[in-house]
Parts: sequence; C-alpha cells; structure tokens
Amino acid sequence: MNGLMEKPTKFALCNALSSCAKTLNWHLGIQIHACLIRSGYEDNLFLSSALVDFYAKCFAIVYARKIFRAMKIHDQVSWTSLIAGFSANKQGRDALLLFKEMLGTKIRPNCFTLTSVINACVGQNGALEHCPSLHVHVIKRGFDTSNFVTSSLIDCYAYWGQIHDALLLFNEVSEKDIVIYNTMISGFCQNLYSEDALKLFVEMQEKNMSPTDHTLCSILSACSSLAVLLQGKQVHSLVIKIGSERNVFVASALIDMYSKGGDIDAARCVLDQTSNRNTVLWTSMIMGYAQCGRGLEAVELFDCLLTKQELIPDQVCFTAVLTACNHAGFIDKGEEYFNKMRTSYGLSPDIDQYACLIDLYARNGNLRKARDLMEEMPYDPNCIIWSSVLSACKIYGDVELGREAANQLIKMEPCNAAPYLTLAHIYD
DNA sequence: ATAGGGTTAG
Repeated sequence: MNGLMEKPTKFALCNALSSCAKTLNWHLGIQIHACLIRSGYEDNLFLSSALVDFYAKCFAIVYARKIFRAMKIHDQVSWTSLIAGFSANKQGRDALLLFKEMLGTKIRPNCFTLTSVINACVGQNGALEHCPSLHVHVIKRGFDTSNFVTSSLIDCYAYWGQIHDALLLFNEVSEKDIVIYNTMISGFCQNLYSEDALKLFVEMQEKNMSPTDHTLCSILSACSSLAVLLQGKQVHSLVIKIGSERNVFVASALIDMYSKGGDIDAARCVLDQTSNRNTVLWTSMIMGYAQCGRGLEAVELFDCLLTKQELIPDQVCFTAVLTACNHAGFIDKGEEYFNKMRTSYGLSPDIDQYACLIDLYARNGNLRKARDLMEEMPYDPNCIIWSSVLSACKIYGDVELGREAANQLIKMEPCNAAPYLTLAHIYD
C-alpha cells in the first residue's frame, strides 16, 4: 500500500474490498479506498459498488450512501448493496424507499435485490403492506424458483404472523434445502406452532437432512414452549451427537428448555459444561432458579459471580435477580441490587426493574414505598405494575389505591374483566 | 471484478 509498490490492478482492489467487507476489516478497507483514489479509479463502477458494499457491511451506512450518491451511473450491485445495507442496519424504511427509487430507473432488480428488500420488511413497523407487492415482483420476474428469495419471503410472512402464506410458499419449493427447512421451522416456533415445528423437524430428518445449530435452537425452543422434557432430552442427545453443545445459542436453548421443563438441575449441568459462559446464559440460569422457587440459590449464584467478577450484569440480569428476591421475599437484598445497578454498574434502571422493586414492596405490604417509587420513577406505570399493586391492595385491604389501580387497568385493557373482580373483592 | 436466504438467546 505504500508508494513504492506497483500500482495495483482494479481487479485486485475490487477483490480486496470484497474481502474487507466480508471480514469487516475497516482499517484495511479505508486504506484501499485511499489507494483507489490515488490510482485514479474513483469513477470505476465496480470499485464504487464494492465500496458501497464495504461501508454498508461495516455499518458506515452514511458513507455507503455518500459513495452511492456520488456515482454517475449505478448497476444492480450498487443498488442492491445499499438496499441490503439499510436492511441490515434496521433501516427498513430507507431500504424500501431506495427500492422504489430503483424501480424508476432502467436498472431492473434481480433476485439479490429482491432478497434484500424483502428482508427490509422484517422488523420494520408497518412494512407488512409492502409484502404482497414485493411478492408480485418475485413472481413476475420468475424469482420464485430461487431458494434465497423464497426463504426471505417465508421468514417475512412468518414474522408478520402470516403462517399460512409462509407454508404455501414452503410447500411449493421443489428442492428444499436446509435453510428453507430452518426458516419454516423457526417461523412455526415464532408463532407458537410448536407441534408443527416438531413435525417438520421429523420430516426433515426422514429426508436425511442433518439439522444445523439453527434447527436445534428452534426445536429446543419448541420443546420449551410445550414443556416436553422427554422430547427435549432426545434433542439434547442429538446436540451431543452433532457436537453443537459448544454453540452458545444451542446451550442457551438447552438451559431454557430444561428450566421451563422443570428440571433446573439439568439446566445447571448444561451451563457448567459450557466453556464460554456469558451474561445471557447466567441470566437464564438465575431466572430459572427464581421461577422454580429457588430464589436463594439465584441470589447466591449472582453474588458469587459478582465476587469472582465472572459476570458483568446488565439490566435484564438485574431483572432476573430482582425476580428471585420477589419470590423469596428478600426486600433488603432487592433494594441493595436495585441501587447497585446505578452505583456499581452505571446502569439506569428501566421500567422492568422498577416493576420488580414495586412488586417486591407491594407483595410485602409496603404499599407506601411502592407508591412512592411509582411516583419517583421516570416512566408511566404499565399493566404489570398496576396489576401487582392491585393484588397487593386486595391482600392488604387498601381500598383507595386499589381503586386507582383497577381504574388504570380498566383504562389500559377495557376487555379484561379481572380488575373488576379484584376490585369487588377489595370492597367486600 | 462488485451484491442475496435462516443470524438464533436472558
């Protein structure tokens, strides 16, 4: 890259940029950018497209857009790279707008473009309305035979709860590969069609397709939802057979499956055998202890991890340990953890941790403290908070606060009859 | 020469 070297070819720079994009090598990529400017290649279409992709992949979407806008002509790759960049960057709206702009040009979208723009509809509020027209594009251009395009469509429909449409697409695929199966299985799981997920998993194996880590995660989550411990254990055997227990996502799914299936000790066993334990895994474990009524163990585990500095807790982790305090009635501990969030870890509590502490106070009859905290916190109380206040008011006979809680809940969920009933009990 | 699918968890 220094001036003494021979001038690199456009081809070499293009390949190098592509590698930098794939490996997220920012440092080298920007040097190549500088080099291609020095070499007078700035107007080269291929290199500019590769630059758009490089910056987009490295989350420098502003630069990607800048390069794209500076280009005099575009090709399918530069359009697609920027659309894909917006999608990956959770800027689905920008991806959809850019796609629309592309349709006004002479450059036609291809199956790479369609895959990218369909992905933009996942996780983007209100994007469901764009799906049918994108689907029409896919069919009109004959991309419906592409498994890449189809899997993104299946995923998109499943995300929006249109499991029937997803299944129609899935059934039409003539050569189903592992990603197509995984997408459909995961779609079933997301929509809590756990039985269907398991059936498809069996069908997949009958066709001699080997499950991947993705498959195992989905299937374990289906077993968790159904709380079918026996089936979950069979999947665990499969995990070991394939050698996927080192995958942290699989480990996480296993811990969750055992916790929800009621075998917390097996969950702990999985965790102990996992070499790269992270905050998510510890949090699952702490929550598992909390929810099966072993709050003391949850708190002891948490304290031990902090002492040994094996855990840097985040908000979700504090929610888990505060939940444990609630179930065990540890008021002082709960307050201590709540304060520690800010003082030791610089975390500002979010509404979930406030809800835990309010619940802890309320459950133990300290409605005054619960109410003070609600007024003091920087959030509007949600249903969870009003519900715990309401049940506490029922137990401790606080008519005035109980009436307010019931009214708030009725306002928030007019169709839910529960607050009316609880309120009636309070007046009794 | 450059671009695209499931990217998972608490």
